[in-house]
Parts: sequence; structure tokens; C-alpha cells
Amino acid sequence: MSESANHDIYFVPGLHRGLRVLEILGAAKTPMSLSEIARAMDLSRSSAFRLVYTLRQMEFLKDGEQKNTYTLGAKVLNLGFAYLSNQPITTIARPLLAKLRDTTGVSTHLSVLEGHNVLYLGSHQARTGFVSNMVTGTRVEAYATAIGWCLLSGKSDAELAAFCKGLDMPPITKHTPTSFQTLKARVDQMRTDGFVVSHGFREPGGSSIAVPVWDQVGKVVACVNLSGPDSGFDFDKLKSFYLPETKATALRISRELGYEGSN
Amino acid sequence: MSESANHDIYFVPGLHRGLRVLEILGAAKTPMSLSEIARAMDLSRSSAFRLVYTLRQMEFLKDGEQKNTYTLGAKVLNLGFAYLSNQPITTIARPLLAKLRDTTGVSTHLSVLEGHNVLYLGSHQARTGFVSNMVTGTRVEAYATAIGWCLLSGKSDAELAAFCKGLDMPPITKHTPTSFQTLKARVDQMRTDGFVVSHGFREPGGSSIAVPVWDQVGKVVACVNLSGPDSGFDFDKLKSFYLPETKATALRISRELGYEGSN
DNA sequence: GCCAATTGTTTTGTATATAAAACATCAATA
DNA sequence: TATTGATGTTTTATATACAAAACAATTGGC
Repeated sequence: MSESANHDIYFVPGLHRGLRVLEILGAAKTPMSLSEIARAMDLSRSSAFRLVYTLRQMEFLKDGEQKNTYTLGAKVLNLGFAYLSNQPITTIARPLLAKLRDTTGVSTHLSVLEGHNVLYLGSHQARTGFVSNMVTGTRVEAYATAIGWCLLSGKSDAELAAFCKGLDMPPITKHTPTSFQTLKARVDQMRTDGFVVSHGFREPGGSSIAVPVWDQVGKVVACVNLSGPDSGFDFDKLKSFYLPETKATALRISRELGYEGSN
Repeated sequence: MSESANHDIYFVPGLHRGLRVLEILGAAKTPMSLSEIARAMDLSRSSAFRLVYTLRQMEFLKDGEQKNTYTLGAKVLNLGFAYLSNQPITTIARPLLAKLRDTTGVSTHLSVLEGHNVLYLGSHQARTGFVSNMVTGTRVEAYATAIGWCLLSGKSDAELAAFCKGLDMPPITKHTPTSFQTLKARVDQMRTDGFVVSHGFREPGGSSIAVPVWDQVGKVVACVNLSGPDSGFDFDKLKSFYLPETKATALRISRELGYEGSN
């Protein structure tokens, strides 16, 4: 706190609040009025007015259907996709994930670790059955998911301990690790197996396979993942077909990133 | 100008410059250093420092691979996808566009008009042949494309004239309309046909079908679009199969939006 | 290994962004 | 139609964000 406090002279309040306006409008399902924004941010209307004025002029906000209401503008989309295309792995992985989806018939995903969360960078939905909501850009807690354990396998024990420090880990299901020790057990298991297969760990009736992607220096940088409702999986084919296909795809992505190991 | 000038007392400069930092880093293919950012924005290093400091603390920027370099952070992705999910049409249209892709085997897209540009909201790539780059979030000039004419068909002649006012319309190909009159001719053609079919209007060897989507009050709000390389199209099937399928999909989306017309 | 040039960080006087208050406009209710 | 409450906009005195300059740390060339 003391460190952040004596550095906060550098904080640009106008920028901070403007971005909060964007976050609040992003979280809101419906356009908001000036006064609603001001209240949500605990800010004077006059200040909110200036923020909205600026954001609107820059096309980061646009007018809602109702008069005097505002929503996110298209400029934020530009930023979002600039982010994606600046992640070289997404462009490398996309066609390979599409192919994996086509050969297996199951939804495929690419994700990375962002802080304590799993961040989905892209997905290819199964062509049969119900398709889930768009998952790109969504985050879930890493400690509680198979994908998270897969991504955490790149960390050393010390890093993993630091990861757990100050993180509360409520149990989502009875299989959820709730301490450093139990999480480490999961991650160690992943390290020896080279993959994670889960059934209903996070959502009842949902199964998934998670396999890591390595970069030049052998670091785990992403995770390839097959997932869907149990009804979409043919369990007989899981170990004989789905798993090897997923591992092959992850390895091909790793190779394109310069990985030269033999995992 | 006079109006915007005497209103600029309301402009929040910190916010304005902070967002420009994000835009510049989004446009850059590679992480940038503090000084590079300062130069790109024609700003003092000390000010750039404060902006970067704030953005980093809010996780809109994160550290690049190299030391003292910065890239867009994951928070901008959140905003981008908040924008998409706040557009009800994307969630309605997604499964229908996927289905259209599967029945035709050709890439499908949904787009809307944003200012003078066509903005792609989502796409489903063909399963065969080369897949294009991710197009969601990209923009192209409306006046020069079949999709643009389709989207502009919702405007009255007066609105279309206003649209052209002060817009320079360089010819992209020899078919590109370069004036209000020639653009209006294209749009009128679209209005009588109810669709646009184009071959190589924008990219040589590329073909596309564009059909409008209407909302409750019969306004054109979006465009459904099949497109791909000529080699991906079976031209015999175009009018007998692709076009009716595309129109049916657009109509189903329109119906879900509350459209009750018979187009 | 030295020097020069470039970059990141801190300080500080001054120009200016800010929030309170006043004002204007609108919507709802009696 | 008059009255009340809430919202959007403008003004203005004051707190503060800002850029120049100084400083520190790093890098590159000879």
C-alpha cells in the first residue's frame, strides 16, 4: 500500500474514470443515462458529463436507442480484436483448432493464463448439438478447472505457491482443490500424464480434455481443449481417438511456436 | 467547427490521450516502449509515463516480452466482447449463420453499418479451402462493397446524399461507384432485387452474396453475407440454392428481431 | 572501459481539469 | 395546467494534473 500510495501521484484520474465508464457500460446489459453512470461511479453529474462527452466524441460510446442513453461504441471492438491479433498464437492456432473440431466433431478452445484466470482466446463450436455462448474473451478461475491445472503446470512449485497466496479457493464441486496442497496434487498429476481429462468437474454433465502448448523455451503458454456435454462425447473413443488427436494438435501448435521438445 | 470548439472545455485530455495510447498499441504489431509511445503521440515522456502507469495499473496494458515494453492487456478483450454481447443481433444470428455455413459449405458473415464503414460482427468460416483471417471487428468502406450497398439500402435518398457528403470515394475497381449518383444506382438495384451478388468487386477472384436483415419497424439493421473465393462457389447452384438459403436465413434473423414483413 | 546518447523516473511551478452550485429542460402527477 | 422532482448543461473558484527540466539508469559504439 505504501508503495502504491506514494506512486499514485502518477495516476491520471480522468483516464481511470473514463475506463471505468466503459467497464460499467460493458457490464450493463442495457444502455445507461448520464445520471445512471454518475450514480454507478459515485461521481458528480458534471464530471460524468465530461467523461461521456469525451468518450462519445472518440466513438468509444455511442447513443443508445432511447434518448440520452449510451452504450459501448464500435471502437472498443477494434481494440479487442487488435489484442487478439497481437497474440501470435491465435493466428497460428486457429486453423489447427478448426481442423481438430472437424475431425472430432467436438468443440475446441484455445486459452491462456491471465492472472488468476483462464482467458479464452478462441473457440470453434461443434457442428452438432446445442452450441454454447461465445466464450472468447470470457474468464474463469484457473484453480477450479481442468484447463487451469493444465496451464498452471508450467509454473514451478514456488510460483504455484505464490499463485495461491492470498487467493481464496471456494469449492465449486466436491472435486475442487481448495488449498495449495490439493491444487499442487492436481497439477502434478497433469505433469506426469501430460493431459487432464475431466467429467463434470465444473459443470455437471460437461466433459473436457486439456493439453498444454509449449513455446521455444519449453514454457507452457497456452492450452488446447476439447469440451462439450457428455452426450457429445463417445467415451470409448476418448483415449483411443480424441486424446491423441488433441495432443497432436497441441504439439503442432507448439512446433509452430518453435518448440523442439518431444512431449 | 465553431460548435465543437466552444464545447471543447468539456474534453478530458487525460482520457483522450489514454485511449489514443490504446489505439496506437493496438495498431502496432509489436510491443512498444514508453519513448516510442511518447513519440508516436507527440507527447512528453513524463506524460506518457503517467498514462502508461495508469493503464498498466488498470490492466489495460501489460508488459511485453522485452523489458520496458507494453502491449494491450486482456481488459480490452473484455470490453470488445461486452460490446458484441450487448448487440442482441449477434447472439440471435450466430447459430443461424453457423447453420447456413454448414448447409452451403461457404463462409458466412454478419455485418452492420458503423459510420461510413461496414463492421463485421461475426463470421463462420468455410470448412474447406483456405480460411481467411479473422474478420470480426474489421471495417471496410461501405461505398465500395456489395455488403455496403446492401446496408445502405435502408437509407432514404436524402440520408444517402448526406452519407456521401464530404466522403471521398476513390475507385477500388472499375466497378466502384465514385459519386452519389452511381452509388444510388447500386443501392436502388439492391432495393428492387432484394439482394446483391458480386464477383470480384473488391478482391479479384472473390465472390459474395449480400442480403439485408430488418428489425421490428422494417429498418435495415444488418446484412447476411456468403463469401469466398470463386473456386469455393458452384455458380450453377448460386441462384437455385445459395441465394434462397441466404435469403431464408436473413429472414429468420429478421423474424427473431420482430420483423413481420414479407420480404 | 569510457563517453555519448537514449530511456525511465522524479520533482515542481503553473496552467487547467474539476466538482459544487446555478441554471435549463423535461416528465410525471395531481 | 401548475408543481415537483429529476436530469442534462453551463459557469466558476480552487484543487490538481501537467510538461519542462533535472536526475538516474541503461544502452551502444569506438
